[in-house]
Amino acid sequence: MQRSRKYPQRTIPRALLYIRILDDLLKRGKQFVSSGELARITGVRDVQIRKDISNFGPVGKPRVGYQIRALKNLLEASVQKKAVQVVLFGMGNLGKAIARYPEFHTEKIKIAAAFEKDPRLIGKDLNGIRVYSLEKVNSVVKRTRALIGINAVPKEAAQEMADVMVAAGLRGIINFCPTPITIPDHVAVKNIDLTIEFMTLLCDINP
Amino acid sequence: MQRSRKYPQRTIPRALLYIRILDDLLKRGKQFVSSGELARITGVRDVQIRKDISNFGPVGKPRVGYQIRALKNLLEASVQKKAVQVVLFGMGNLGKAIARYPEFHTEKIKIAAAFEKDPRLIGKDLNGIRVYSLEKVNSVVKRTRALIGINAVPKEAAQEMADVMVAAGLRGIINFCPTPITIPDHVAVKNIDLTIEFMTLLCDINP
DNA sequence: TTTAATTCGTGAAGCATTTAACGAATGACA
DNA sequence: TGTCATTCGTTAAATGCTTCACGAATTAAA
Repeated sequence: MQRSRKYPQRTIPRALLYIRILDDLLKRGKQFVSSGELARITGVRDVQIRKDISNFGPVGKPRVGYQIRALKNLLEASVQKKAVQVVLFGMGNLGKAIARYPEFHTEKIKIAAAFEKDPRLIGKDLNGIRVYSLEKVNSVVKRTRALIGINAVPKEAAQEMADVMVAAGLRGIINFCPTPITIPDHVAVKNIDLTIEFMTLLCDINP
Repeated sequence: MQRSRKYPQRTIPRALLYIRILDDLLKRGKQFVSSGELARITGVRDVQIRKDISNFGPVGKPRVGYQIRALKNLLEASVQKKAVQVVLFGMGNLGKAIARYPEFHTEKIKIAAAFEKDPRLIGKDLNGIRVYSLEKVNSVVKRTRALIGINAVPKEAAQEMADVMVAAGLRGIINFCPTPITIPDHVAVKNIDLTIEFMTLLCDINP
């Protein structure tokens, strides 16, 4: 999926990180923060932070830093889209853990439903998430207006599920299966491949 | 953590992906594969694949492609380090799912032990992984020669656990907590931040 | 009021990665 | 055997990202 980009690709996840930190600082009653302070917290260089922020608009004050509330609003407006409904495919160990993950039950991200082959799980409720049979995908996706699917099925079924998701009209897939999936260009994928993350980290350690 | 790099940073995860695909093709009895074919499977451009592979040595044959076994051996020798022992911190939902994840019980990656605060879990065995109290970290890490720790505790305890891991001599941390952790320079971190992955995907969809 | 110190914002320079362009090698086939 | 199509490998160009360098704005304090 090619995106017509407004901002450099890599500033987006950083901006999302900044938002989270700013939120935290706000909750602790802080009003202003400098790029240097953010750098200490996030591990991102201060210049990088200033450059990132400058993509979104001038909001800092020399000698004072950024007003936290204003900066947070600016970043959210630029990068944090409105609430998104998500559907989960696969209710094995990983699926269950995802279903219980508190960050996926917020106002911004909400798991609206789950799908599973195993008939023993169908009809159950896990953490408020109803489990449906795969025949219901189209209707449930339509009803919930879900945009994103999480692929948490065993890797043998990865491509099959991806095809189902595409057919149901989902626009993005988070793929936890350690297998590349092929999908049409108008659907975005993000692969989260834990084995590869592991081995990459190992390469960093053991040069 | 600064690495003295042998290969471009981004070719490493791709090489790990190629290894997996090659393995799969081998199992299906294939002997040769071209960069074009790998491109179709992985979604990486064929030129990129040839360039990546050329980092490791000349191994392809014009008009034929790569001998799968030879290529796999070459990549593994370059990028796939020997087996690594891992320890898991936190046996909540996420920790349990990780403990049960089959890819973490292979010859290459093995979860050697887990640590948990909740006394009700201590002493239990989950999928062959023994759960210890936090006091045992140093001795267990030493005994198992673990190099990497997985941080799967609630985010409030993230920094505390990271400190424990560093003190125990671990050299790398996979951090699932949605919180930046600060650690000394000689320890490598990889953050896996599902919320940020989600919102980033959403930005890709909704440009 | 002036000076000094701090911090933002930005154009330019520096790196890293990807893509393009193309020669060279190889095997298939007439 | 010679020709042709295919595929690798590599140098060069293009792109994208990060870091540097520095001016401008602002506050604190002399």
